[in-house]
Amino acid sequence: MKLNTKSRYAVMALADMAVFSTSKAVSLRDISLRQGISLLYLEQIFLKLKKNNIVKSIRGINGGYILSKSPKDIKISEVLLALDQKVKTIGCKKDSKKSCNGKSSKCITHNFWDELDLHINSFFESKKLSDLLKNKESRI
Amino acid sequence: MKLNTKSRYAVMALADMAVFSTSKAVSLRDISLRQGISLLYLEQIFLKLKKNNIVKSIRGINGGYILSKSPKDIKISEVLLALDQKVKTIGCKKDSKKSCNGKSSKCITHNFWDELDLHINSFFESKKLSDLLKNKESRI
DNA sequence: CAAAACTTGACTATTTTAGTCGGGTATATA
DNA sequence: TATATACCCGACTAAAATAGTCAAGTTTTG
Repeated sequence: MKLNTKSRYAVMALADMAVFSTSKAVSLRDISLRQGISLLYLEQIFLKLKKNNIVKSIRGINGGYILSKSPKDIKISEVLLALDQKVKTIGCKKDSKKSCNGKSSKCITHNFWDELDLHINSFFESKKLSDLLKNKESRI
Repeated sequence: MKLNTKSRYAVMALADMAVFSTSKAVSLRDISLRQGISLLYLEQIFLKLKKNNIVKSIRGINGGYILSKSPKDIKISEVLLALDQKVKTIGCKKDSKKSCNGKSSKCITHNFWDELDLHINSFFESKKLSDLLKNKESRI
């Protein structure tokens, strides 16, 4: 059970911005160097973050990105959603006829997987970008 | 973020056994038909369940599998472990030198991912096979 | 002995992932 | 106003993981 790198890098990059950006834009080049993430890959990621209004871009020389909101108002669940990273631990859809291995009735374990998804989503829903920055002595 | 089908089928199959098996062995053929899972695939899965002492096999005609323990003593975490399905949401290892994108220092978000893994694992740890069977009116 | 059912390792097609590539466009500053 | 810097965006691809299948057994009961 893994998270893809796009989602992970997105969170890393945003955390980086929250730490290093004061008021001026942060260039992807800087993030790339600090976090060891490919610049070209970051571009792909930030395109989605921008579309979902998590960051704003400033073009031209001295340009870069800034956070659209305060870190304490950015939920991790938002970020994952922007990256199309859905938590859907199993395939069969709740409301589809064609589900649960082709049977119309819910498979015996169906509710369990729904519960699992809920459990994970609630975690992402509860965490804000600002929570990641209290790095030392992280209070759980 | 997905669970692989092997883990899912394993849980489904065990739940099936818990429901349909009284005392006699359940053949994979029966599980295959009831749950719509390929017989050949089930064989692969049960090999691992057997190695990890979650089920016992009975060979020969009228053979099959029985649960090694009572459903209320089988934790879902055990089942996933048997299938090598580790919850490791990101790649970088806690104690490795080569981690967090090649930097020796922990990446800024490292603690967060650890927390996430813990959160998911505790769910699997807390759930028993028997919990899946109280299907209607599932109490969370 | 024959059939049912478990045993095991190897193989493979498909899908997903994790990026790269190429060719843009906008803008601040010299 | 030239140009370097940095964002913009779709298309492409190599490698890995997934989801199985296949072949060739062994064991046990009727």
